[in-house]
Amino acid sequence: MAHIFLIGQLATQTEVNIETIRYYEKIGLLPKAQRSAGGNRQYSDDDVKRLRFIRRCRQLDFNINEISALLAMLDNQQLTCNEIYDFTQNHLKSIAVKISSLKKMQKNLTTMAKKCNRGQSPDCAIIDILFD
Amino acid sequence: MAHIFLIGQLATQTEVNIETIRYYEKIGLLPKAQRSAGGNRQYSDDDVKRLRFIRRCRQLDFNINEISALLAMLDNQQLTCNEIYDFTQNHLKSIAVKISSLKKMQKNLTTMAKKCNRGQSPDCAIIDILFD
DNA sequence: CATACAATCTGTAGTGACTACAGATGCAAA
DNA sequence: TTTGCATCTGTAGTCACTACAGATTGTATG
Repeated sequence: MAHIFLIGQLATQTEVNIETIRYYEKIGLLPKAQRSAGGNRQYSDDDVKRLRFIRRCRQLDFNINEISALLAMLDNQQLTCNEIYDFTQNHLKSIAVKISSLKKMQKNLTTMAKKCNRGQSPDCAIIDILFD
Repeated sequence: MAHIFLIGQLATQTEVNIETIRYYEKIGLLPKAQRSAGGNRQYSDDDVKRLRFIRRCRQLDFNINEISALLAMLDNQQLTCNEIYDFTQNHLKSIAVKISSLKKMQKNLTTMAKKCNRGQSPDCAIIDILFD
C-alpha cells in the first residue's frame, strides 16, 4: 500500500518548496524521481523521509555538501555512530565560530550606539567612528 | 598635496581586495574612478576614507543596500544622529535574530549529540532523530 | 631605447542555496 | 468540453563577492 505523491504533496508533507525539490534533484541531492505517463514526478514514503532528513539538516545549518556526504554514507552503510558524532562536533564548532563573530559585531555596535546622543544634528558619533 | 593611489595601493590601504573595489564601482557603491591617460583607476584620500567606511560597515554585517543608503544620506547631509541611531538599533535586532537562531541549532545539536554513544555500530541516535 | 615583468584593464563565469518567472503541458472536476 | 489548477522545462535573478582569460599599461633595468 505505498502512497504515491506528486511534487506538490511532497512539498506540503516536508515543508520544502517545489522549486527547491526540483533543485535538489537537479544537483543530485535527491535521486531522479519516477515519472507518470505524462511526465509528472512521483514520490514514495521513502522520498518523504529522505527529504525531511535533508530539511532538518538544513535547519541545523549543515550545507548541501555535508548532507550529501551524510546521505551517501547512509546509503552505503559506511558510517559508524562515532563518525556521526565527530561530524556533529565539527559542525558545532563552526556554529560557535559564527555566533562569536556575530557577538563581536553586537558588542561593537552597542558600544558605538552608546556614544550616540540621538540628536537632530548631522554630527554623529557612530559615523565618526566608522570613518575614523 | 593630495596623494593619488592606484587600485592596488587602495586595496592595501583599505584591506579590500582589488576585484571587490572594481565590483563596488560597478554596482555604484563607489563612484566611477578618475582614470590615468592609459586608463588606470586613480584614487584620492577621500576614496580611501569612503572605502574604509564601507569595509567597516561590512564587518558589522550591514549589507550593500544599507551601506548604500547610509552613504547617500551622508552625501546629501540628509541625516540626523537620531536616524543613525535607529539604523544601528534595527541592525542590532537582526544580528540578535541570527544569534538566537544559531543558538537554537547549537542547543538542538548538542542535545542530539548527548544521546549518541560514540560506538562502532551503524545505529546512531543522531541519525534516528533526523529521520524521525 | 628595448625588453622584461608587474600591475592593471575588461568581460565573463562561478560560488551557494535557492527563488522567480515564462510558456508549455498534464490532469481532474463540472 | 472546457475550465482551471498543478506540474513541466529552462533560464535568469539573488547577494557579495571571487576567479579566471586575454589584453594593455606602466616601470625598472640593461
